Amino acid sequence: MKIDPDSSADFSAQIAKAIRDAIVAGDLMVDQRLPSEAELAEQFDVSRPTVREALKRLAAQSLIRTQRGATGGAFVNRLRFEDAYAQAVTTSTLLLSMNAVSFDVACEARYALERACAPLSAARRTPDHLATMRAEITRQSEPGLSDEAFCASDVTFHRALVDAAGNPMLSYQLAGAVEAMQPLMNMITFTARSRERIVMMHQNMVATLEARDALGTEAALAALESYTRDLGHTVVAERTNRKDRTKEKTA
Amino acid sequence: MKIDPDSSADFSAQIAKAIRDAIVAGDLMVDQRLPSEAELAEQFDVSRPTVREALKRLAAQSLIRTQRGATGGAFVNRLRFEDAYAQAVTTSTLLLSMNAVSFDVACEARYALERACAPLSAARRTPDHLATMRAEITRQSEPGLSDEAFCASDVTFHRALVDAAGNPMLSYQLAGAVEAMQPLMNMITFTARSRERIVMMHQNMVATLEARDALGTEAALAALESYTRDLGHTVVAERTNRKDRTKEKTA
DNA sequence: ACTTTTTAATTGTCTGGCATTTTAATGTCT
DNA sequence: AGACATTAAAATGCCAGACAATTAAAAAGT
Repeated sequence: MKIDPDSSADFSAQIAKAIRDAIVAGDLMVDQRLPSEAELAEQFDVSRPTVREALKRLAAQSLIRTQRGATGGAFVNRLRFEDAYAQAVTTSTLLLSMNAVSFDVACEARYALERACAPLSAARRTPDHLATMRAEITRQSEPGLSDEAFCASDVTFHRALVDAAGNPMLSYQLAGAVEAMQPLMNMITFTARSRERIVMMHQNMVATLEARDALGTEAALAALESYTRDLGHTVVAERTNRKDRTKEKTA
Repeated sequence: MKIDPDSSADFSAQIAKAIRDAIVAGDLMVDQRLPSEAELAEQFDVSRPTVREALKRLAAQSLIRTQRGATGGAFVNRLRFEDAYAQAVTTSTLLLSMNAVSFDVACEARYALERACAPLSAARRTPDHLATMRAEITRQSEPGLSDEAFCASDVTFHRALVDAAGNPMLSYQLAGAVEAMQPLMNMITFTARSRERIVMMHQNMVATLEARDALGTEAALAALESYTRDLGHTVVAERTNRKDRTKEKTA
């Protein structure tokens, strides 16, 4: 592993890339200890702070972990689904908020993904999954529930639906998308939505899952998507009207 | 923004989290300049190297970029789909290689996701998408093509299928999964697979897309999944046989 | 008015050091 | 011999101060 002193990139970025490539290529195995910071500094012919910056970059991606003490050091981290999941949620959230992704586009992507696991969920759902979903439905029916709590319960419900597919890779890909987009959508629509109607749709989903009726689950998701999009349009239209009225006043 | 000196977490991790939270919450806008490293060091009451480690963590997630010079500094980065996409591919690749995800699980997830965009792709594909896919099919039919090139062309083909859905958020979510899993699957199956048969399936997909036949596209994808899984099982079975024979010899 | 030079601000890097944490070795007492 | 306390060593975490490199703006010169 070498770095190029003439490259325009920072040393720390180059060193991080070299180590990352070694991990991805399998040259560094899980739980294997990297050389100490002092040794890495000597190997790459840079100072210790520079090596540390490189290691922090890798730590930010959960590729390594560090331990202090005599037998401490930096170790290749076994990337867990939860770690990757947390990063995916942050990334998706920022992608949505920074790229002017329209409500329709986000909504479409979210439900397209969720429908993808409906057949698997219908086939493999366990009583546990159904129980989780029913518990969340009960919660969502409580009259005094705050909007935040309703939103959180909504996420848990859909997460259970995704997990029912019994495929961790699919859960990772989908849950990131769902969790990132759900709050955004709830934020937009919670002023106008009818909790009663959403709860009914959720109940319908659980019923179709229990009956292992994949098409029914897909239909229920499609209905929820349709309702959510209508809500979104209503909210957007109202905001536009408000703006227009404000303009008229100032004009 | 404050950090807790008694926390078990590193200062640099705490500072990175504080800034990251500010970005996610929208307190720091895109292209906004952060205070200089020296100012941040004073604000958080730590040294400059510690601040730098925090900034490198954020840079590793493409949340900020840095510029040198008089008007330089750290700026909130507009997270682009491509940046997020590259990270997703790395993460997915490591998740697959580090978590003993079975061939079946990976295969199932990949095709479930890809089928999710079939209806949208059928509805919105443009002549451009069809042309890209046909060009890749032509390439895949070349007799002297290396396995690596065939694999790369396969990725491009499926990427076009995903992009045809015309939803960047969906493309981001799917393309990461497809690109991470395709090479893995090709690696496993390329010894046994029939390029001719795969090309035929690809042609079928293009035809159904051109006809805007969503169900047909889904069926073609299901057929490809089925074939891929059979291949996977064959390869795994052969490997097991080889191992058994080796055991018999040594015994 | 245009070009060149200087200056200031900022990140990138290095040196050297101290503090803290953790394990292993050593010593001491029962 | 075994249990416990002490010490030593290794490693990361953190800091202070400095210099180099880069860049844009300000100043100076033509």
